[in-house]
Amino acid sequence: MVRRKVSNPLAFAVLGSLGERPMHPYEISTMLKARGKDGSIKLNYGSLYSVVTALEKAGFVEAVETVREGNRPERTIYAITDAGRAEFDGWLEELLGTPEKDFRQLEAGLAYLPAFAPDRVADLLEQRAAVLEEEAAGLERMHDVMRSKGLPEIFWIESEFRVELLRTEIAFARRLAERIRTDDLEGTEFWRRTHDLVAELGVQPGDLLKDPVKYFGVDFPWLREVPPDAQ
Amino acid sequence: MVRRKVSNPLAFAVLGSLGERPMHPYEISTMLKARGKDGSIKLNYGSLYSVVTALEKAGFVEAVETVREGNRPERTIYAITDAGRAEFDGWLEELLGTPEKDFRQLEAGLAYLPAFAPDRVADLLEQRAAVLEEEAAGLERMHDVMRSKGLPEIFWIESEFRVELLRTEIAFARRLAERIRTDDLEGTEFWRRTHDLVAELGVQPGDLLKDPVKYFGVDFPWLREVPPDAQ
DNA sequence: CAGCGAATACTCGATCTCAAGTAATCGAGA
DNA sequence: TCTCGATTACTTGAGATCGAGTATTCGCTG
Repeated sequence: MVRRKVSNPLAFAVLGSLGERPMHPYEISTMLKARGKDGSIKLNYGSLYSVVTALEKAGFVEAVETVREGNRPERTIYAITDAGRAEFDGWLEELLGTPEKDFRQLEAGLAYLPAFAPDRVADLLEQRAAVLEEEAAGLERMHDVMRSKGLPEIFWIESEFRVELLRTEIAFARRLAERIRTDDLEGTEFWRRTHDLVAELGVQPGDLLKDPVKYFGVDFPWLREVPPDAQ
Repeated sequence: MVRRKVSNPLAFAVLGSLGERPMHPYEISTMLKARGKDGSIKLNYGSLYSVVTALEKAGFVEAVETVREGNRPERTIYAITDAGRAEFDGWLEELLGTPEKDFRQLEAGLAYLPAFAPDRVADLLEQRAAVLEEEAAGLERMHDVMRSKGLPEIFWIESEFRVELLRTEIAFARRLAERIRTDDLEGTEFWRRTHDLVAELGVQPGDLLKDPVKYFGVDFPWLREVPPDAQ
């Protein structure tokens, strides 16, 4: 909504971390990892330092001290400012209350399904589901460990959310693969036939649509709704 | 997996579009919009032109013609190359079969829940759910229209997936809000008490954790598992 | 106590991204 | 036929992003 001066989500995590106490950038990164927040917010060292610099320029954080231990590189310790606290507040409010579109990898793939033959798609979807299953199981094992240590659930709630999304994606992928294999998904027969014809006759996919009656024996009324050169 | 020369998902859509027939960039963008693919793949004109140029440099597409109609700017028509077709194939295979981590907005927010008072969080989550509900309903109305026109479901399958993710997120947000309000979520009482104490006494949140027995009357064994300055 | 892999703490620069701008044409109404 | 907003088609530059590199120190093993 609001145009942020520093929009990388990592900047949000930096503000959140410095809200606890002043730290140097590398310390922020280790803390995020120790708390597993790097599973929810993408952490990249290159971004970290440029984001901290951008936050400083915007007046959201300020350098309070630079220390040097032995021959190690200098560490600059940053603290959050009042403006930074306000920025974090507004940002968290937006993250929680105002959904903004995020694009997922699988959606892009699904948008171009017909480019592969149906059975190949079904195989790939099942492969995906299997990998995601592993990931979900791993996260749940981690939750069990946390629970057994007496940690309250609120500390890993974002991870619970991720598991629910993973389970949704797994179920969707498996169900879609099954529907493709059984020709239950509308359009699959036509799709399958297209790929068979292309393989057998060496025709171009586009040509098949130009004369559906010739190649499929039926007319597709929706072809006139969404022509291949859809304007 | 494979390091792509042009990694923007829009480049995938460009390759997919040019796989049908040669087009000029703007035509690609109108086709993507007409087919609703811009709901699954982020479309931005600035990115579009730079992506096409990058694809050309990588040898995945080539300019086949530049036409000028009247005094309009020239339109350069591009076609996909064999290398481009191979790239698209590999990319689609990866998109479908190999899940890669994508970070969602809500996860980032959930990771910093304790920064707001419980009731404020619950309000915001319900607000989010209401907005998402609208979006899901809108998509489903669109699906009904498509169905009524006789279009096969495979043409909007990516949108069905989006609806399922939205429904998962809505359910999660509503359930979490409810659990927070009823203190059903572990850690909420402690969380609520922290915010009350900060408001009443003006204490710093960090100080409360240093002497839990004083402020909360009980000790938190997990404090020693994940100290505030977690290494 | 020498060697070596892991951890610490950054830096660099090539891409990538994107809002905003430009400039022509079309089409509907007045 | 004049006007004015919408559409077409693209450009620009400022800033964001990220993988890969670097140099030091720590800690373990043999």
